[in-house]
Amino acid sequence: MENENTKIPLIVVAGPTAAGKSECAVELARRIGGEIISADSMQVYRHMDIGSAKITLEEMMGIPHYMIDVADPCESFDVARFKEMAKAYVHEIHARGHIPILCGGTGFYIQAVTRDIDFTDTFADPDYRNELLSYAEKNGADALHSRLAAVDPCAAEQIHPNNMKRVIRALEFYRETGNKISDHNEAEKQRETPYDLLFFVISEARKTLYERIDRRVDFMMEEGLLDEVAYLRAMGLRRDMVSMQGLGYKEMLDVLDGKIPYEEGVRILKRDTRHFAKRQLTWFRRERDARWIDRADFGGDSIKIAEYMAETAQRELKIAVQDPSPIPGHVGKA
RNA sequence: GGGUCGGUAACUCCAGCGGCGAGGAGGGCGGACUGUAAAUCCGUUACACGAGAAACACCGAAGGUUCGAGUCCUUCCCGGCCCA
Repeated sequence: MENENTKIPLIVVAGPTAAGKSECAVELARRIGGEIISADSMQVYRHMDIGSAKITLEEMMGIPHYMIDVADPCESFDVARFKEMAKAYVHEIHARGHIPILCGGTGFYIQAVTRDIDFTDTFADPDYRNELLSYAEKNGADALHSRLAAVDPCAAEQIHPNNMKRVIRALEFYRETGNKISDHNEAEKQRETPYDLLFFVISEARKTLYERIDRRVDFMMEEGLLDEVAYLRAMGLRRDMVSMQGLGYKEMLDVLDGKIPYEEGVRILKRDTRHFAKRQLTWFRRERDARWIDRADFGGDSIKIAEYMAETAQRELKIAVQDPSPIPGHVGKA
């Protein structure tokens, strides 16, 4: 019981893309004195606003947001960096007497923070990766997989030979640390959250979600996604960069390069975003502590969802709930 | 009315020299994920059967040729295009 009270509270607002997480999180923050840490692998990049559906200053309604615009699109960001920075913000916000809210759709990033996964003893080695990649190109994916089997049979069994990225990572891990990644993963899997955690997943019927995704993509196009990507392209960003693998960016790059017609690019973007949403849902289903919120149960009203989350936080985390003070000059949107 | 091209695993599009218990792609659905994660990868997609000398959903329909037909022939039905 004593321990329970010394834990830092952490509220997660997760969910598939276009489920309205950002708005809910802001409204929640206003009610409980929260500050928001974005958990989004694309919103960390500067200049990628429209395609990543980055929250605008106005939408933030005065609530501080972190982990947005913390990297240049030409650098490659990763979970390890995210976790380290986000964790620091969690502690900072708490020290300030506020409630940290982790909000986003990147399940892996969320879990890294939430379970305090340790990444410090490993790092990336581009040269070795390239070496392995060309080995695979020459001898086939199975040959590469065999190399892993020789060194870490357990990992080899878990990773499909075609999943080259993970095979390479496992091999790299072994080379860099002398340990098996399967052992490391097993150890990390045992971790319990160090936080007083409240994990929400906002979702809704698949069909509705898909319609919402289609509309969001149309909106992005109207907002000038193509121009945004053209600008990034002019900056010298290429398809093989991590940032340009984001949805909306790779497709529009193909349009700009004349590889596919505009309409086709939009169609593919919608389709791939639907696929993505499905993968997100799969991820969140594995989060045992997750509490699912169906938008339909709240009439699709983000305010009501936020009120519900605030009440739950009050009840379970003993967090004080206040009426959201009106923001001067700001008209709340319903 | 004439000509022509087409109708395939049933959501869609397409492969399929006479040996097919019919293949692929898309879409849908499910899953994995511990330093690229908006990435990467896997599975599944009529009903039944349940790995067997054993089960005929069987390629628009009905006949025919053949040891054997999705594949060839005839007629019919449906759709696209062209000519009247």
